Amino acid sequence: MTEHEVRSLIGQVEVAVRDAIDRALPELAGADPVVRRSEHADFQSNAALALAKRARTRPAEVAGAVSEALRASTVTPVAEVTVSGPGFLNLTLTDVSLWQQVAARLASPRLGVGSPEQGRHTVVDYSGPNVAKEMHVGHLRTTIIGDSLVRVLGFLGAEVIRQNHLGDWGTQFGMLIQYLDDHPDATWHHDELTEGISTVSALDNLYRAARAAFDADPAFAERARTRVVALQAGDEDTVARWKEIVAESEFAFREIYHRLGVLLEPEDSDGESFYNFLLPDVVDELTSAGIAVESDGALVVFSEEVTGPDGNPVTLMVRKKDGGYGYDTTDLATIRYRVRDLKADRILYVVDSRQALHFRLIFEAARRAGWLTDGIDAAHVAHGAVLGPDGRPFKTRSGDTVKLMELLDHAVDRARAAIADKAHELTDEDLARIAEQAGIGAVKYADLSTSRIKDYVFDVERMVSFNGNTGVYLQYAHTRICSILRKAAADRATEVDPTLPLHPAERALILELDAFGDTLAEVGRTLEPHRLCGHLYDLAKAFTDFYEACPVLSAAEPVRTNRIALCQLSARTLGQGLNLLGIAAPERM
RNA sequence: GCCCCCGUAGCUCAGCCGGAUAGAGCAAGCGACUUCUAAUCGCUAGGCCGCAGGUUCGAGUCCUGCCGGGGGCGCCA
Repeated sequence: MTEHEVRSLIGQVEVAVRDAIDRALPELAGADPVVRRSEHADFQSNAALALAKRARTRPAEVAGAVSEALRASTVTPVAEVTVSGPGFLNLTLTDVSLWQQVAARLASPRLGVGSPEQGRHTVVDYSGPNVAKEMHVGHLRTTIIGDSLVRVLGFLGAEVIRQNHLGDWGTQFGMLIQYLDDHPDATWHHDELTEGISTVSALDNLYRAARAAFDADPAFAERARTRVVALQAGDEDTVARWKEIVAESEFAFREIYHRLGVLLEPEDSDGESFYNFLLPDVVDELTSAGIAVESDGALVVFSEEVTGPDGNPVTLMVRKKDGGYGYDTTDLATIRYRVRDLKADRILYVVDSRQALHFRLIFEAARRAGWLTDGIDAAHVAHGAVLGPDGRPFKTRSGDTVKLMELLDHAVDRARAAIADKAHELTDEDLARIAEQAGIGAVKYADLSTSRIKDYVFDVERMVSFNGNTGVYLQYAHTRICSILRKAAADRATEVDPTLPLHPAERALILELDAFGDTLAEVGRTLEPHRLCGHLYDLAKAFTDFYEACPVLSAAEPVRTNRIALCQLSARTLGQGLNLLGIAAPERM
């Protein structure tokens, strides 16, 4: 238990049942109490069914003995124990214990959530856009999932180090720089562009033009190659121009991150160029350890675990025949740097699932090199693709990649249309702000609420339909609570009277509220934000049921005060949960 | 050839460490605004959980084998 932590009810019940098992069946002491939420009571324990065989008796008998021991204990929150079915223990808690949870969580600055990640140095590698290229739909998932994990792990006490592995190095820059030199009249700086054109889209256009020239004009291609050599040799003018391009791109990335509510800042960027100067040393280390070996003129690492189609080991390309380095080498350098210099004990790569084999090989090599040790958890946090309505990778009608900014604009447009329909005397300014929050939230929630490993179909209309398991449903639930609290003018701390009887809708709501911290811990463990989405959706539904069944403002005291406390805790929990997903929680919609 | 991921309602998806009658939303039908925001709620209808074995008191969940879909396997990143 860490500071401010409030042990969840299910945790308390686990302790109670475990204790009861210890006393009723000493020979089975320490057994898993198998406590779960239940449709038939607040919680149920399924331990008796599993334990019966070990105790060489019938499940009902075990259940009976455990329930007796449970009833004999006076310090548990359990009010009622019944045995049902083949040996399920149905457990109902005292109303007092539920109200006490509300009071305790309300009194905690962090809602009683523990810090199970405390002391961990966790690197999260995510987003990774390419300099001079527009961010597109392919960057959506890594950026959003990665950012949510950063937020959750940070809230759970981890020291999180964000790493944006920019694609800021490579032969393409020779091409681009040469093209800019050949066309000094090209406009691409953010302060000289006309409204509606971003730096990256300007650079993106120039890049396409440069590519076309490279393919069509051998003389240009030759000059571009010379430029690559100049860049790598550190030629002053070329490097200056390169830095200028990177800075302009970072300016544009910052705009999109800001709009998305993503925490990444320029100082989180350690791109390919950052690792470039480390590569020879990484290669030396792997070579002298005998891990990297020569093959067909190149330097490779043969896997000891995976074979390819020809039956030979799969390889990492450490140094190409021409002496150049690819991204295998760069990723070997990242893992060494993150262990040695960033002191990471957990390294998360939030990257498309198609890179699964690549990371398996990287981790294998890093273990053999002694960089990754048993105490360090390196994981490929794989995610699926975003698909179009046809079930193929999401493209525009003309077959181009979908630009992220345009995708967001479209979602916000749809959100604005829906809000304008129902708006309650909103100013234009409020409408614009809320449409932005709802539209962006809808896109992010749709991405986060599905299992990250699976592909999903991008369907704006469903995302902003504002019904069902959507971001806006959660935002709306939050605004309704805020509205009550505004009218109650309940800004000071509320004293909960724990002796009041619970309405069923209050009971269901409190059980959900109480599970928030355990859900977060689960997200920290599984790295699956959709579990938080599911929980918040259940919470919002439980609140809506409460909202329908239990009047707050018109209730007589002392019920009114307790219900206001429930509203306060609901608003804070929902608000915190949305914040950890990186989604705004407006007070009015 | 080998490896990885996926397969649950017409559609889009949940289903936690194996637990009681598999859940939401959309779409379809019916109903509820004098009420703290109806962007909501209630009801109806909809299922060989890809198939077949196995483990288990108990399998959508674990294991094996198939079938179907997607992805990956040396000088691109």
